[in-house]
Amino acid sequence: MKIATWNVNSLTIRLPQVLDWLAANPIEMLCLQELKLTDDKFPLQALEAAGYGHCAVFGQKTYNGVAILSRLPLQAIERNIGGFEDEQARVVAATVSTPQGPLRVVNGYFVNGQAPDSDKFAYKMRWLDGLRRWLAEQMSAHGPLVLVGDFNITADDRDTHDPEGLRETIHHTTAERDQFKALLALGMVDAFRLFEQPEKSYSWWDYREMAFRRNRGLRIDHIFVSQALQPQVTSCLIDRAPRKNERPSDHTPVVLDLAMD
DNA sequence: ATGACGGTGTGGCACCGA
Repeated sequence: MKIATWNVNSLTIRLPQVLDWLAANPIEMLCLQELKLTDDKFPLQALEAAGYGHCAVFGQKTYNGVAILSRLPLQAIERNIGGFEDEQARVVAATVSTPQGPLRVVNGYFVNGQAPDSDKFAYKMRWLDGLRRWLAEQMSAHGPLVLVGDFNITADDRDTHDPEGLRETIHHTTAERDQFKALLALGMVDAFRLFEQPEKSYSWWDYREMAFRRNRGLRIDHIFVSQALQPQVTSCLIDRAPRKNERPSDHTPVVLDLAMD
């Protein structure tokens, strides 16, 4: 079973690229962030025609918005973090049936945080606290779980093109990295780091200053899996190809392969 | 130091992202 995460930075603009990518990569589930559209504008027909007739959508106007696109039926869909009041559409979760039992998938567009001394950073920390408390409940209620999304956090110096110059700036602060570790401490592993990966592997590059061509990027899109699932993880790869498209998203997909048969 | 690029909105630029 393949599950991917991709921040598309407007599904309206990126739909043709999403359809092209799914045609080339006919995975079971694709988790999207930054839809930047309301639910009534979600392109369900086109995705159904592509084989993704089961969609859990949580959009909003202008900003944020997340969705799980699936070939398999989705159950127990939840929107946002239970018990955490939030006006922004940032989380959608659903369960799929596998031959080995139910699999819970949580898709998040984590708060950016702007700058470490800002109100938005304080919101990021509150949001992460809420996410962690709720995920603990999700894991005990649903069993094996995959957490994917745009975390807006680099885990360590390997995840950034400039570890010295960007030290303690947004996406690189100790506070954010402690939150990253606290999520793992719930009983999950960073699937990407289960494998030897190319040096300077990133999932996001700024649109400006030819950052992609110069590979000045960050790895901020992640896939965590419950420890119980670790033996079934057969690969976890970043697919840089869509970043080379015309009018690309600034993020590129990360793909998990789980042996679930 | 700043802005650089790209998306959205009801716009003639501001706001936001990372």
